[in-house]
Amino acid sequence: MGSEAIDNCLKAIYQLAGDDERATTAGLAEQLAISPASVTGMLKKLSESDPPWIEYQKHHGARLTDRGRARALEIIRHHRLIELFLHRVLDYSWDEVHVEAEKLEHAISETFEDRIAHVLGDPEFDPHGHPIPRRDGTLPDRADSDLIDMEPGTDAEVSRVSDHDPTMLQHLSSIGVRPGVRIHLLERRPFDGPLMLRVGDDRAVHAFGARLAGSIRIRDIRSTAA
Amino acid sequence: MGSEAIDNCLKAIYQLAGDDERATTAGLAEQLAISPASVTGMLKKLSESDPPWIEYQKHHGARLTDRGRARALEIIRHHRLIELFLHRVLDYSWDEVHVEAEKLEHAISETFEDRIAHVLGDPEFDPHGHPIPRRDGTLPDRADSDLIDMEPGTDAEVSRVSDHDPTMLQHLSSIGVRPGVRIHLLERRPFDGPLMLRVGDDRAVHAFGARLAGSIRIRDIRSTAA
DNA sequence: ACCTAAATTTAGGCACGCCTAAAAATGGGC
DNA sequence: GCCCATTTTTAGGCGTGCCTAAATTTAGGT
Ligand SMILES: [Mn+2]
Ligand SMILES: [Mn+2]
Ligand SMILES: [Mn+2]
Ligand SMILES: [Mn+2]
Repeated sequence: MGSEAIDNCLKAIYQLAGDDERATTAGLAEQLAISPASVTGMLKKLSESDPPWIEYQKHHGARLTDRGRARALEIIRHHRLIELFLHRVLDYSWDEVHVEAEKLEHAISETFEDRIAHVLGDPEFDPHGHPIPRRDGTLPDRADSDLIDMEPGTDAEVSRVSDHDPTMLQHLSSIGVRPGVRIHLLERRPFDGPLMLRVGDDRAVHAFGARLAGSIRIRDIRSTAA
Repeated sequence: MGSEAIDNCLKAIYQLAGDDERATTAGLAEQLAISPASVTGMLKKLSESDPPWIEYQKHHGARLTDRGRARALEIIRHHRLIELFLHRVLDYSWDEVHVEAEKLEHAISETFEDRIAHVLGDPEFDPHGHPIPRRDGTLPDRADSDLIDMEPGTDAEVSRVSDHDPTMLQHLSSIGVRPGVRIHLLERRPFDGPLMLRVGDDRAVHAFGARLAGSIRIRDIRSTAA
């Protein structure tokens, strides 16, 4: 049914537009690192498939059908389960898992998916804090917000970090930032300056510029029971 | 460098012709389940690659170059490590591992290969008793011979079984045949009749026809220290 | 409403990996 | 040494997934 190119396209639409928004040709071209012309060809094919993966109107982008969304979530489930498996079972570091998962997500069977899910205890989040879609297509939800919008003087817990830049992951790891870790925002420096914050129990203060802060999401601290 | 089609072709040449014999177009077509014409095209490409994967003379088949053999062994190493990993870590049964490994062998990185080899303790044989090539391209060797040639009245140990037919593997499993198990050949029935033998400590006598017996290799019993 | 820049689609092309049908080479039997 | 069955190659074609260049559509600014 679905080739690797098709799966990647559906996943990209989901990541750019979510459940019911439309993804643009240009956005997909950027995400997939292929030309806009190639995207147009792919979108036409996906919408003319029977049954269709997407709903597509020329010049107005693509939206996933139920089938398309189910397939996208299936691939994302593979990706995130594999990431966690590589990290926990095969001792991959945080920044190595994404690239390997990007290939393996298309190669594993449903059996493999089930077995690693079982070995991992049916996990809900991957090593970067991203929710792992369940087999039925629902997503574990965790209310979180952008670090950028955090109130100075407050505490929060790291919810998730972007997994696309290995060097950024290495840096975050080196200063102790990972999902579940508590942070305290001291202040936001003026004119879109860096966020000054403390990580965990570390006394050091770190300056987070826009790029770095923009790749982190946080959630309110839960019962800060000492 | 190597696509999946190329890797499969090199592996097939190795399996049909070994290190230094030539594989025929027809043999490869059968093994790869593609047309002879497609094989010819592939062989031409492999021999004209720079550096070449094979040595090829029209109408006289293909022989692996050093590079081609190294690549074939690399893929076979992936395959057999993955089979053992699926069996040991993910609880796959004996007959399920081959199909999954056939896909994954092309998708994993060198890192993945190293990590599963390490988790498994640098194993030398896969679940079917096939030798796992080492990273340097050498093969663990275990002198074995065909069950067909076994002397009636003697004992031996199962060395390896063919892994291509899942139903045969299920059957062998059900009667207790797996690498390392001791067998005793009672007699060979006349006119190419079945081999009558006992498996392990089981009192039952099993009849092995030509198909079944031909898929099993054995080795002399090692120190039968009670 | 129109004009134009940006986004998108169309047109044409290429490599890969496969196919079938037709042509050609091989080699064993005589 | 020739013939013919078998094997192999050549010729031509197809779908996928990508490309570039040219045409077209859209939408924002006035
Ligand atoms: Mn799945
Ligand atoms: Mn992730
Ligand atoms: Mn390898
Ligand atoms: Mn095997």
